[in-house]
Amino acid sequence: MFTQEQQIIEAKIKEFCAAHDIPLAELKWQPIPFSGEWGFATSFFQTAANEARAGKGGKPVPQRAQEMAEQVKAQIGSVDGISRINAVKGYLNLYFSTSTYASRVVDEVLASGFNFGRGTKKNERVMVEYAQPNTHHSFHIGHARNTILGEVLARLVEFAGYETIRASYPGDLGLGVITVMWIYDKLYKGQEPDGVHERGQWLAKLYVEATAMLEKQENETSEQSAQREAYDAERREMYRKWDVGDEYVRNLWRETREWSLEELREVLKMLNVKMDVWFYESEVDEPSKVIVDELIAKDIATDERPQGGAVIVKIDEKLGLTKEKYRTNVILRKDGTTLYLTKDLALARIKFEQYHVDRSIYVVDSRQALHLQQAFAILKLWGFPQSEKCYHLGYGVVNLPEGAMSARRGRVVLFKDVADEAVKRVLAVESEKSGDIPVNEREKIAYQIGMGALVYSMLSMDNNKDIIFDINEALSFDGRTGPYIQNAYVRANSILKKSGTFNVQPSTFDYELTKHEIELIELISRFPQTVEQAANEYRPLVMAAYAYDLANTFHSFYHAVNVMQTEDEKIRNARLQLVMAARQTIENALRLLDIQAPEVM
RNA sequence: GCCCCCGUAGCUCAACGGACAGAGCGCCUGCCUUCUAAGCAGGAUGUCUGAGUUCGAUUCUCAGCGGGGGUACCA
Repeated sequence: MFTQEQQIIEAKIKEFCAAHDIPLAELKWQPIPFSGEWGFATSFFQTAANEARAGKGGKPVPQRAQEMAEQVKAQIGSVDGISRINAVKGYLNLYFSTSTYASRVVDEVLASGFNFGRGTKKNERVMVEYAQPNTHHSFHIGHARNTILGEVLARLVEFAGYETIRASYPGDLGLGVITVMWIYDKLYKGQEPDGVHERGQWLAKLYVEATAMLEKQENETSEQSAQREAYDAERREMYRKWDVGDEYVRNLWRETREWSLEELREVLKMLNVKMDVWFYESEVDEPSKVIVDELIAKDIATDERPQGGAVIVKIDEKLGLTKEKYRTNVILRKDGTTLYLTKDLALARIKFEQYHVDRSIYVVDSRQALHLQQAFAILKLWGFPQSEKCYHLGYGVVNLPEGAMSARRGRVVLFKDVADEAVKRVLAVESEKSGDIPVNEREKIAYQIGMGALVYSMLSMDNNKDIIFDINEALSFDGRTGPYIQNAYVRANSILKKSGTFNVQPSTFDYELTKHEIELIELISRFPQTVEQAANEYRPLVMAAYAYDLANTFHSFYHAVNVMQTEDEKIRNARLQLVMAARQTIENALRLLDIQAPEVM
């Protein structure tokens, strides 16, 4: 927000250095890192080091840097909007004239409103792929981490100015799917429960049971072995029939698959996610077979089927790498069936050719890092320039205290259960803490707060960290949590409700601002660059951390400065506008984090 | 074997190569007749080890120790 002033100062520094033959290093600006101080700063260490390297000077670098800072300070003199300049410890600190900048920040926020912080429109189309659960299972807390990360990334990228397409890619085929269909058809046909979530979860239970029936047991009798093998033969037969398009099996598949997809759509609605595109694994299976031939024809893939092998891509060799990096990968099994990689290649082509995406972000478990690197490398060999702009946003797994989650064994924590528990816990707190919420609103607000806690707990940690899921931590409402930020919004809202109408003409902050006001305005002014940083670095955490800092600063301000009891009407008016700006910024930050901002709590 | 990620306070996590390494939880002390106490103010502890690069390293490089993951016909 202050590039103009920065440029003026930069020009003066450059002028000074040129005149004194000083080898100026690139100027890097940062906010003054002291609380209650508002302005920007740069240092001269690098420049002093450059000079020393060139054989000039002879003074210790820190000392010389300080000398330069002092000289530059003298050179700059006074600048509009800068109240004072300090040279300290090799740093040049430029302090803002608070009243000038306060108005500028607050007025901009109030003028932009919902759009405050939005980046300029970029001429680039980005697709974010996330929410890739398997059908015939149920949506667990690990899927929730994926979906929340993906959605927030999409919101950030979109708000930063990119045209953004959200894509989901459910896995709707494979042995796991067939296994559920097999047991359903054999033992449970027509017994499915009614509710959307209940039915989805029921399928996951069938999977556990089927797995147990089909898994080799310890010390099993010959009868048991024979039984198990007979079951497995049935399952294999069903898979075969699915493959050849047998009508009965396909219908069974469509019906059960739809139950899972209904549940998934319901969950996405709960998370406020609106997908633009749905890709299904089953839809890229056939196209991916075609690709194999194309890759063989282009001499990217090697066909070892005549020797009884598979179709492979020797990625390192084709890229001319001498050191092992991407290794070699199978893209078609010797039985002619495709793999995950094959389908990913087909999907990438659809993204590039049909959706014309310039950049493709994959939000996928970090265990698949090598896998995706291989896919990107093959896309490069294949000649897609977009392969350079494929990015894997990996994230750590969500484990349980007792170990990894396992759909096979039914050892999972379901998202829906956590969401229900969240509402229950908030309702319990609500009845003691917030008496003024209308009864018919309570459940809705409890949901907003409960989900705020859950979502924030997933975002407040860098994505490469594994999580051991602890429901008490995930649904904590105190301290560095979603509800803490929501509460700041609610409090701002509360002040504004009490104030009634007031003058929202251009603000005037021509009084001595308190430390709390300055800090709050400074933080608000950083929002746009935080959006940019979080989007550029693909890091929801950056926005999550900012939102907490902003809320924290607001809470402190709230306690230290009583807005409604401010006697001077002009000052009160300015403060009310500041509160409006803070509320707007918190609201925008929460929105990017996929957390709702309740009016009361 | 090779590759990737991680190692920071009692616990869970932050920190564009820069000015005193920050939060939350837990523990202790205050603050609700003033805009909502899901809050505020205050209090104690810390960079795995060893070299190197640099004016300056939690951050970059190398080695070691410890943990997790991946390593062509699973997804």
